[in-house]
Amino acid sequence: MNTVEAVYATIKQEVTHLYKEPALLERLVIQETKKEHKGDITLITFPLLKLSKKNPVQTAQEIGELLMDKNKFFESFNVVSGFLNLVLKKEVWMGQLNYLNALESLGKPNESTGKLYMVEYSSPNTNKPLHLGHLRNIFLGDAVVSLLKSVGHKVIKTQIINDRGIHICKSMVAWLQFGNGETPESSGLKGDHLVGKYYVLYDKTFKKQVALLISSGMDEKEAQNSAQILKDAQEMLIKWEQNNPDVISLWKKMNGWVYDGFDTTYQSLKISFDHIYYESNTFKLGKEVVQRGIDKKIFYRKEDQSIWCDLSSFKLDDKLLIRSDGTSVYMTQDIGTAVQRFNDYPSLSGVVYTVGNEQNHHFNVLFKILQKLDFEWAKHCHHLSYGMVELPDGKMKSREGTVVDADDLLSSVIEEAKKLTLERGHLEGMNEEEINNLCQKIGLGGLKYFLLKVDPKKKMSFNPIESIDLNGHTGPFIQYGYARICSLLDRVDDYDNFDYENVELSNKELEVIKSINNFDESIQLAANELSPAVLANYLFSLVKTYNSFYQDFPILKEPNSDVKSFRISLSSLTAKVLKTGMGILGIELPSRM
RNA sequence: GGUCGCGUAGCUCAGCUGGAUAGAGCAUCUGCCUUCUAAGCAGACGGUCCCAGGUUCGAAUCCUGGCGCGAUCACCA
Repeated sequence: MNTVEAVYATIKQEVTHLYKEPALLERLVIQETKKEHKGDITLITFPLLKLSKKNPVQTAQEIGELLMDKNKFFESFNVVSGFLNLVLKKEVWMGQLNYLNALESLGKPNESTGKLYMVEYSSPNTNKPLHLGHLRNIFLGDAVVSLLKSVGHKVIKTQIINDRGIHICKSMVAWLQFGNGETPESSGLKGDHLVGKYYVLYDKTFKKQVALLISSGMDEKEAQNSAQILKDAQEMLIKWEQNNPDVISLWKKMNGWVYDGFDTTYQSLKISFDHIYYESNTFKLGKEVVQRGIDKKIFYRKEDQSIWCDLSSFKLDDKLLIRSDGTSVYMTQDIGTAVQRFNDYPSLSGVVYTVGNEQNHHFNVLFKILQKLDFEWAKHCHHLSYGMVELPDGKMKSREGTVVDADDLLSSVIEEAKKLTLERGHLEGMNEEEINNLCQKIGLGGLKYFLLKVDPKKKMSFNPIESIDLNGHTGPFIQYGYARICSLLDRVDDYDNFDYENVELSNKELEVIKSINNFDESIQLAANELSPAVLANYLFSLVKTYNSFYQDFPILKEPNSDVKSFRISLSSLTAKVLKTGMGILGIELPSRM
């Protein structure tokens, strides 16, 4: 138990004892003192009034006096209305620093909880390249993986590749009709971009055909259902499910192109997966599970042979599971995938699906269907829902060409980082490769931080100019703070030995210690809420606090060696916290920039 | 229409299970580089926490009802 925790425990014990009410041990509210008041921690006395039978001020006074009498933690106390502000002795904070410094690893120590989780993220369709929305998904999922690991769980990183269905048939049909055998090699395009090009071409052709039909007198709905190219695609899907060799071989070829393209992007994002699922492999299991559901009378069949699940007990509409032509739908595949996962890893404590909030309803329905099927693990499935990324002038729409491509965005961000870094001119002595390496860290780090700092469940607005701005509440601000500490630490040698008892603390120093003290709590909270934003905001405010302390930090010519080594020690601890925290967010910290 | 989510400074966002005078960044303005990195620091300006009720010592936070925005309710994925 560290020193500050000991203080909290003492207060709770004393107050509990004073009012002879054991329940207080859990219920007492102690918080950090607001900075406009004198004190370090504050006990709120309002909830105690019924027990003390005194007014708020008297109650606070009574407890304050008791605490001063009974032990050695407190320097003084003051009472403001019902708030008891306690000033801790400097030794408490020094002890806290000492304790934190002695820890081998910051963040939660690596004791295993013995629990195994699976986190699904990225999960692209194989008909178009990754875009900005995928980046939010990917960074979020990757950070949640690290968060779960950092509190001691084991985690399997996974993605489900949407490699089948009508959408991929659309690209294939367009490629057959207009492609002239074009390949990534012959066109010089990245595989995913090439396939994406034909998806767009399909859409254009489809619209043209619909417009033609409408102008020949057909009504809109009907025209949309009878465009030839759509019929071609639907026909191809049926052939695909029948294992038609020509269709399968084309499908394999074009998917291969896409995978190569994705791999390149993943590499530049520095992410990887442990286990990849393909819907083409799980949809059959899904159909089997649905069949079993029919046998057990959990589902029902309509006259046209389509299969449905009755969800009226959950106040939801019935859900289609198998089309009348016998092909499966998205839901069928997801049922199969879920079952497959728990077959593969029976010990899973939970699965986290990182998927956009436009699919909230889908996952709600999925989990309910799994419940109806009596899988007890169904309640351990969690949808990590995140909001859409919008551009300053509105939503991204692929049809209107306002999609921000992931590859383009990444390279433009790195380019911009390079421009700004060179302008600053602090990089003398670095060679070309080192500079590229650094700018890659800054660009990617800035982008990650920008997308992670917002609460996942909220939609966010992506401002391309702000994302590459390295000022303010940004990743590079934190990276820069870390680089300054490193450069400072480079210039000193011994900072381990100083007399913890005899160092005078300034307010700024105290604030840094207080901030660092909350590190574990932030990680725990972020992991519980599956929200890297909590951690990101913590790290930003730590750097802000540290910067202000660093500003008047005449370390190299400090006459008092205890003060000097204390400050170095505090800096070193701050660096450790930043490295751990940013590491969890997946953001690299250059030691020089 | 039903369901779910959101609404905090000009803009982008924090605000944890209810706590003191609601906080940051950007933008605007004012100071600060001869010592370790000024991608920085200090300060000013900026608020009907969407509205109305309720719960209580206390509400941006919880509840109810409105208003606004968004998502979704497909034999699309």
